[in-house]
Amino acid sequence: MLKISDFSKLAQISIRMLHYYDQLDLLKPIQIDRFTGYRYYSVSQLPRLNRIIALKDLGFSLEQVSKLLDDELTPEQMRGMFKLKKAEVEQQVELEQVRLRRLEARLRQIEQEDSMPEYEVVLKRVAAQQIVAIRENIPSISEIGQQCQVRFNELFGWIGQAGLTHAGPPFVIYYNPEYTEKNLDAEMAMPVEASSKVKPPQGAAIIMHELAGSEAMASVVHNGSYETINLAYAALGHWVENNSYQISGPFREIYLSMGDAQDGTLPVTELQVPVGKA
Amino acid sequence: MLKISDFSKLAQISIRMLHYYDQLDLLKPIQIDRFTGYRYYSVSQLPRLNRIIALKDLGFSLEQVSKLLDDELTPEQMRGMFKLKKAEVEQQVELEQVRLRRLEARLRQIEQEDSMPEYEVVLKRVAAQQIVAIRENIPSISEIGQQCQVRFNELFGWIGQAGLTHAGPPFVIYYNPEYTEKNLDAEMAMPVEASSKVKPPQGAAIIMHELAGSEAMASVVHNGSYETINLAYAALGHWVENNSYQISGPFREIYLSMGDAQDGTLPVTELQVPVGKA
DNA sequence: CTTGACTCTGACACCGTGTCAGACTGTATA
DNA sequence: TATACAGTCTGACACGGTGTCAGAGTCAAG
Repeated sequence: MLKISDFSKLAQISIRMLHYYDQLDLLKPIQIDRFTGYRYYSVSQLPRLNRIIALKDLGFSLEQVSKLLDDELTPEQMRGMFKLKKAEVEQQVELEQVRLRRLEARLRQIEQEDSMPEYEVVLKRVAAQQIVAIRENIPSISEIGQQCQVRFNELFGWIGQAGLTHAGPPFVIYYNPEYTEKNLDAEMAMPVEASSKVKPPQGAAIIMHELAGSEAMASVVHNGSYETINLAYAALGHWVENNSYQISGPFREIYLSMGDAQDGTLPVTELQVPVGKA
Repeated sequence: MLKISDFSKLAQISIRMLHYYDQLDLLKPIQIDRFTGYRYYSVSQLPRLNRIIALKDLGFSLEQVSKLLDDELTPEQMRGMFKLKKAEVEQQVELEQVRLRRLEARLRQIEQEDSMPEYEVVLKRVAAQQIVAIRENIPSISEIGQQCQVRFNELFGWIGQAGLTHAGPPFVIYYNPEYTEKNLDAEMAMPVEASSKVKPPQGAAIIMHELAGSEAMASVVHNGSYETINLAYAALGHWVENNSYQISGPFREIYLSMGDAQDGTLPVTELQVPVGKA
């Protein structure tokens, strides 16, 4: 028969937790003074308490510990719980290791530049979307701006005519497998409501189709003139490399905002590229 | 200018979190409708939000993220925070890996025995303690019981005489480096209040000294007759091996309770052995 | 004007643990 | 025996990041 403080010292656990375990019916004192409410424990309860602590340290929640100590549990179920927990912990380890690698990459970058990097690359999922688009060859990179304006206007006009509603900012997909300044294979696209009944487009140039999504898309936002978009591309490239990914599809340039000369807001562009584990 | 739902979709973060970041002054909407309280965001806020998300994913708390985004932060401080976080994550990884190994060991054990193992081994810290003791050679293991009774009585008697207060259950330390049944080098000890002024013991046999603590002590509780204590030793040995530790000091047998023939309670004995990483 | 989709605020919940306040209780010393 | 101090009780709040709900108000399309 031990007072709670003695028992707590013996088992190296706080009195608070003994109260809590009592409350959860995990470990009840062998005796409670009827008048004072004082709890009394026995050394013979140590094995159970140690088991509780051990299971808890293994990563089980107290509720799970409670189940595991329940006599009703078949060995089969017990194995199941352990296997499940093992899988969880494995996943956790992996997650932390990825985090550690990213942290290290970031730290190297900080040491070089002596400040927070300019661009923030994030990994996101992108859902499949219905688009109307024009895909064509553009002879030179310098014509992109013009061509986009023209084509987006066309697309926008047609969307209106066809009674479709647009569902997001316009973007371009560059299908060239490598960087090039000539003969760009570009698809200028405009998302439309997925629910829109598929109406075959009229003109030869305009096509409408579903663009597949991607589970892992590296994304970076460029806030400023299009002239300096190459910085964003560079940041994206470095990130992919430094984080051991691999480019697994065409780049997208999403024109989130065109900017406004009036109120002096700059354009905002998002770059996306699907990636996979290297 | 985006409504909160659009911004939330763009950044792949819940509206709840945008509210929360607003509240924490991490990311305020560029505009809030004075009458309705509706929040409006701009795509140009995406970079900041992405940075918030990225830092959060790196394991920083929102408060730390807030500091990191604060312009007042010197590059020096920033590096410091990253290094610290890196150390934390490294430690976390290690902890999870240890947990994983223990989980695997436990799973193997379950698959063999098809039930929860009998003994629960836990790792604990043990503080240094002042003891009065008799160390002597005991010819045969069969005499241990007798000898302990005699010696503990002597010790207890002397403690009373000397005006000391005893501070825990009696125990024996076995100094033999290997298991043996003959010529046991045993120290029978009784903890006393550390604060007791050191009084030199009278008889030749009784000594009083401080017993060093241990940062890592593997411990197991045996609930039952002393006859079967070897099962507990075996469990302790297997645990040490299966968890890649190494025995780094002498075993202790702590007599938590002697049991009582009257009310039929069994003795409770704790085994401890200091361990280090193998 | 109605309807349905958005948005707002404020609250509660999760979980394991520390801590605090205020009331009792147990023990030891003056 | 009176008093002081140490131990214990209960109940509450806090942490942090996020989900969810209720109830009230708002927006946009028909």
